[in-house]
Amino acid sequence: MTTAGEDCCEVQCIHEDKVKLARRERLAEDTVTALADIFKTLGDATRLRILSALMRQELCVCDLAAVIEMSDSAVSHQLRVLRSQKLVKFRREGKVVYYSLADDHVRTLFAQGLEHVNE
Amino acid sequence: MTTAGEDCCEVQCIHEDKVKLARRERLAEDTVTALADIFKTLGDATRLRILSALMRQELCVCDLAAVIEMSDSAVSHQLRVLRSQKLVKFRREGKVVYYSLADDHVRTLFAQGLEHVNE
DNA sequence: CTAACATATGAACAATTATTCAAATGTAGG
DNA sequence: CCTACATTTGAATAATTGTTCATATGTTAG
Repeated sequence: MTTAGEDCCEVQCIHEDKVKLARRERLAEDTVTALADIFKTLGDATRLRILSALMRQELCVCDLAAVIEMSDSAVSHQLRVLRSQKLVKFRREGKVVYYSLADDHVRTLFAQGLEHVNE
Repeated sequence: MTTAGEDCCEVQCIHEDKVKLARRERLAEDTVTALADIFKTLGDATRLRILSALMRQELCVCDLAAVIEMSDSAVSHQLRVLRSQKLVKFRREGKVVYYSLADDHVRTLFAQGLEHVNE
């Protein structure tokens, strides 16, 4: 019956040795947060549809909106989130802004996720 | 100025050809949802801490709670989410339930995420 | 400068979700 | 059977988040 915040003195650990080992290997707070943010960003159907559409070619906001059948505004909002996590990059050409995948990690993560799903 | 729900007739697509191509390659609705669910599950600091602790060894609920310094209840709730996405598996030994990573996809996804973070 | 258009942004609302607390399982030992 | 303990569950609250609508940038053409 452990309660949050308690330290090891009062805790009824079943396996103190294992716990100590695991504690020593904990990830830094920042790392965990950053990692969670990446996955959180990938954890939305709209954003995945956007990324999926960008797999083959770069697309502008208007095109993306047409492909996934959502408003330009909604797409733009989500692109901002994707940008903030460096999952997409963009280039401007006149009035038009073209988005594309930021790097190959995105492809790999996407592919790995699909593999997990298809079993 | 596209609005949600419109079909291609009224939409002002900049590049009709690209849009048609991208539309043909869209993922199935179910696939996108399943993929989003996996990433959503990975997109939480508490759950990542749990998975990280399970990287080296199996641990029971009580131990996990001690490692990540949260209540047994909170951990149990999150383990249920991880189980529902088949990211962890468990075995019972008397009163104690031991959790471990479900398969190597979890490790790979985790590692890929870390790589993206560490740049 | 003005009009037209692509994109971005802000505020608001609805929906989802994580944690807590209390209580319920289920298991082992006396 | 009763107690102790590990884990699970349910309800409630608080916080986060996606979409919409209206409006604001910023760029190009006339």
